[in-house]
Amino acid sequence: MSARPGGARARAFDLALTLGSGQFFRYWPLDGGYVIAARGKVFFVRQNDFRLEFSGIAPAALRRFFALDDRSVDSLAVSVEDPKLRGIIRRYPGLRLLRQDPWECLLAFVCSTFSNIPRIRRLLDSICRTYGTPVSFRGQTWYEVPRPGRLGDERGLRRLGAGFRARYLAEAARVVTREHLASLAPKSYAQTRRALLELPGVGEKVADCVSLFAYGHREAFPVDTWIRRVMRRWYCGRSATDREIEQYAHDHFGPQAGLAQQYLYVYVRENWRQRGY
DNA sequence: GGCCAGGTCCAAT
DNA sequence: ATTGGACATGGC
Repeated sequence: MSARPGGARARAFDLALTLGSGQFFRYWPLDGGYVIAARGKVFFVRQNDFRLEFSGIAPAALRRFFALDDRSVDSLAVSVEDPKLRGIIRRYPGLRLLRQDPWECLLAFVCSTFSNIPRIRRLLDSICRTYGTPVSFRGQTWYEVPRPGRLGDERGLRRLGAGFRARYLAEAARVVTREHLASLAPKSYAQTRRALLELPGVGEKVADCVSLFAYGHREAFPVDTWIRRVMRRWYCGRSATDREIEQYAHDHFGPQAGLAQQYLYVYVRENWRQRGY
């Protein structure tokens, strides 16, 4: 494996903020940067001001994963008049939506259901350590995300602490291939969402997360407990249903609703946190 | 110890 | 089409 160091410029990109924004879990701080396991690779990225140093990944793949050519932050700021959202965008410059591998993203967000971020990371790590391929990198051993066929059965997954998700994970891994998921890439948001909803353990929230974080469907607006909380308080009223929240997001945030969702998520997690994470 | 966690599924309206 | 409860486990 070649680990040739590279460099890239990334204006208005905040590596730490983006990695820590709850859309991705397989990263670890090291040497002032991060080791990242994604898109079937283990690689390193460090940000100094607007310069990105990296190794273990090709420049084109890096640009794709971090969506460095993406200008949608600007388009969101221009198109949304909402003063609260505009304020949040100003406060968190450099937040971006990643372009994750669909299978890796699906695995992560099936693990995420009815859980919390520290535990999601722990479960994913156990799964990858148990079923993934070990990789030596920067003097340590890391683990790639296992392909669907490499995942263990329900029993094995339950032993890793997956809980009721063990059955979802095992069955999803059985019915899905990376190729099948790749075949959804050219399809519309509606088609992709519908296909994802067929999978065990995938409801509307997870389907929207995968649509947004892997397939790049920016109109997807995942509604979790935090988004529900902030949308009800600020926009839709105490008793708003998820359907009403989605409708509001569609009408007011438009085709970039997903990025608006990510800003709102970061904001509420940092400002409404009741616990130490 | 009790409450909550980036929900989903299924049964009963 | 909507609603309520069960679900495994662990962090705080």
